[in-house]
Amino acid sequence: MNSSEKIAGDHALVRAVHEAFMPVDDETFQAIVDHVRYIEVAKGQEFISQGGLNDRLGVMVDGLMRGVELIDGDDHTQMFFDSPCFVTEYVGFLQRKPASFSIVALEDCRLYVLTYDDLQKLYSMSKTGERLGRMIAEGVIATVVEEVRSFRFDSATERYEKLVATFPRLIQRVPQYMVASYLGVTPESLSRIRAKLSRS
Amino acid sequence: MNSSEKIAGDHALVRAVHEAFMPVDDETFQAIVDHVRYIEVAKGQEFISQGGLNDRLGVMVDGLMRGVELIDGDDHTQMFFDSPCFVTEYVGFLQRKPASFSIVALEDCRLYVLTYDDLQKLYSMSKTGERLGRMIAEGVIATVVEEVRSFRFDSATERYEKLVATFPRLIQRVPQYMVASYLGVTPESLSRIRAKLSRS
DNA sequence: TGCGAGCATTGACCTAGGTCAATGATGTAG
DNA sequence: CTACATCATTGACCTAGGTCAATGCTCGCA
Repeated sequence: MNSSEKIAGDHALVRAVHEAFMPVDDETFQAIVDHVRYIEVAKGQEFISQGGLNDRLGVMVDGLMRGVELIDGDDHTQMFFDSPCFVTEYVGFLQRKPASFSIVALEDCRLYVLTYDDLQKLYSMSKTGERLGRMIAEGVIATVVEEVRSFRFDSATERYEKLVATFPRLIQRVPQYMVASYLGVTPESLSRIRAKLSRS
Repeated sequence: MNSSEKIAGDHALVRAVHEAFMPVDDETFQAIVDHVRYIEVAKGQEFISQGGLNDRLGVMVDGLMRGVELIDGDDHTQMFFDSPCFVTEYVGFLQRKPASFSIVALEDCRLYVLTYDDLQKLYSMSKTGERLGRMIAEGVIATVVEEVRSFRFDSATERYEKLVATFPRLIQRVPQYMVASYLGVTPESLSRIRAKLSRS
């Protein structure tokens, strides 16, 4: 199998990487293909386990996951991963520390997995690989910084409206109490927010 | 001047880099020294201007700055930079876009400045340089992710207490209304929070 | 067909924090 | 010393969102 055949065969992966972040050249893509392992995570299964070792970066081509932190018995939704996207608990992954939250499949998921060490190899092998790593980090920073901004200056209603605008498909597929926890409000509040919005 | 003399001469810089993030080897440090430019920013002056080009990364060895976004006339404190630390509006810097907020000196500041292009050169020159870049990004991610967590699940009082615990010197030097805006509450609320805390 | 489990909604009530306006404190220029 | 500007504090009041409890809805399963 030559390079272009292999790339064609992994079309879902290349499309996911393109859509999620950036176009990659054939060479870098080939390097990724050589290192990734394809896995499926069934609905309800964990991809990353809170407190456990955490050295996998996923490129999710299909499915939906939730980052969830368990504190004193109640679960706090930290983020959603809606394909195509990268999936990992970044802080622990980058600092090689135990995961601060679990990542659980909300639907059957298909993804390609790179280990931390594979990623380092990719970095050292190609400029584009290194650039890819930086762009993942930049994407994370941009997203999270905007999230902080929104918490500082927006009401829960505004945060909900922005979430709906940004991820319209997400709302249909995620139980409302998880969305509420993600927005930092109670399920009751979110219910009232939605009632008020649909009235107006 | 040989390498070690130069390093000794720029002791403040190396100390800042060490304290802010990571030990760097002599070679990488020399590469940094070769590229940085020393500047001072007087109290009240802008280091980065909202909406303007934003291609400077500062290593602040002395002083205090505030990231502030102007929206509809009122200013929103996005973050503080308390030396020794790196100073930049990360998102715009990394994506080469106009700065989303200004960075203004709250005290007279002394810092060393790297341009975006210098940083890229550093990355390509040495593994440690590259590692330094990644660690800056990781530090930013860790900080911002924790900030989001705090906004989701902590009360204003808890956020204030954590801020005091993490940056005890900051509170003494920053006008209270800026701290309030950073915490996402009004000056009146912060005043009442402080009153309540000092009572108990 | 009916029963539970798991969510979502609704109501009554409470609390944190926002808003507006008055009053103090502190610092600086004239 | 005075006068003004800039912030911090305090009070009265209001609103968003939290809490607790009851009621509905939906779906899988016996």
